[in-house]
Amino acid sequence: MAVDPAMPLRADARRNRDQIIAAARTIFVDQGPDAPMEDIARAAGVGVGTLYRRFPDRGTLIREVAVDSFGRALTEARASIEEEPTCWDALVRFIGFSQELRLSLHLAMISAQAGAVIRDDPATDEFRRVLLTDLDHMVKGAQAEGKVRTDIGTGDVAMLFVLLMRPLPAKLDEIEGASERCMTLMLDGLRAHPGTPLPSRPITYEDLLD
Amino acid sequence: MAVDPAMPLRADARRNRDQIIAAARTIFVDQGPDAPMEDIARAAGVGVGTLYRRFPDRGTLIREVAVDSFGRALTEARASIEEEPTCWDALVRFIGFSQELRLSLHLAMISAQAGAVIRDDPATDEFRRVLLTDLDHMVKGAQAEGKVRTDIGTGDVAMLFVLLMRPLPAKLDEIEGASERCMTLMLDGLRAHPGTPLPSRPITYEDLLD
DNA sequence: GAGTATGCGGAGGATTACCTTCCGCTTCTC
DNA sequence: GAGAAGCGGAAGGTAATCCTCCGCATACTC
Repeated sequence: MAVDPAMPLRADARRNRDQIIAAARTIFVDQGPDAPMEDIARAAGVGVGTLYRRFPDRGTLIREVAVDSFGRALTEARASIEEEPTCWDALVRFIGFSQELRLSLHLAMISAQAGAVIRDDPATDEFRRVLLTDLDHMVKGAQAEGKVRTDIGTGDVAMLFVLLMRPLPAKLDEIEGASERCMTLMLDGLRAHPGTPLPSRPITYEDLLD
Repeated sequence: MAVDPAMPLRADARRNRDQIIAAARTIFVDQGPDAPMEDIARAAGVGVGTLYRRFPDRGTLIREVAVDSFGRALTEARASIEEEPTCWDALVRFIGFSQELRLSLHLAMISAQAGAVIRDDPATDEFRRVLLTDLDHMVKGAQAEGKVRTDIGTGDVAMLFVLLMRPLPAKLDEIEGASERCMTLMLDGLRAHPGTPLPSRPITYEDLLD
């Protein structure tokens, strides 16, 4: 009963698979990576049986969601770098994009359970690495442009970034534009010239790797 | 077998009670308000029986932890306002204090489950209100001093504040000073003159009340 | 349009995690 | 040192979740 990826899925199966991934992304972001499988199935408009047929266990689902999310983020990162006139603009666009999607990236980086599943998977681990490289490029470039304070590293940006990913408290979430305001305020913190002296040392790209 | 608050506790019981509250604060912050009671008991160095004797159910424990945390925060807020030369300094001190304690305040404000327990309790609800009033005072004062940008409201500060409360991903948490750097960067975002234009409208003190 | 393989749904047994009680033993207090 | 107050943790009860399984439905093939 192995799932052969070479064999093309029937049209309805394909559709259901996509819906499951999309639903899982949303649910994982809202409820964390051990949300009930039934919730995910319901959100996807399928039965649990369908979910389990395609993703034999939770780990598989998490991995596939991660691959999907990393892929989207990476595409946007590349587009930002290529299409925006400056690294700073690329950084702003990229961070804004992620926010808008409520990207489940943070799952991959934050949650201990999900993190283990993903770290043990060469494909997702490589995705993560490449994504961080692109972010590093944007940050260093923006610093060279004089748009970002030089006493921070890529890790600092990633850290703020990860904080932004997290769902806001329900009450604040209802307020129009709350997360965009957060994002803008944080970006202004990154731009500050001269900023308040920061404690410790810059958190670099390397700090985020194993 | 009602717990009579008027009757003074035996010394060891008193000590255990304090340890339980402290442990619960830590555990709640790390794991959320439905962490297993046994984890809390273990962290406090007592048996579950002891925990239940003092706090008949989870709701009671949450409420008492909330009262404790609000009380601490309020004390520090008052001290900050009185002892610091400016409202800005008070704000910085207050936010720094909360971070240092990994204040479980956010539990009270964020989590739906815990929030319900607390909102239905007049005592904790009043605490929350007073605390927000003090924060409002600091923010408006700092704006009058020209230290904080005027296109934000107290609610915006609380929002950033709440984001800071959340536990950082394990990897970042190991890096010395990570959360202090976050805090400083955010504060610089609040100070930005002139800042990037913000979307929507300022989030006010009133927005945070019911 | 008939036949067949593939896919679907969701009830339900198994399992696990957690809550809470209870009672024999321990520790404080006077 | 006596008795009240407190303690621990085993264990029964409960609820939630996992995952399988199989009769029915749907999409593809000729």
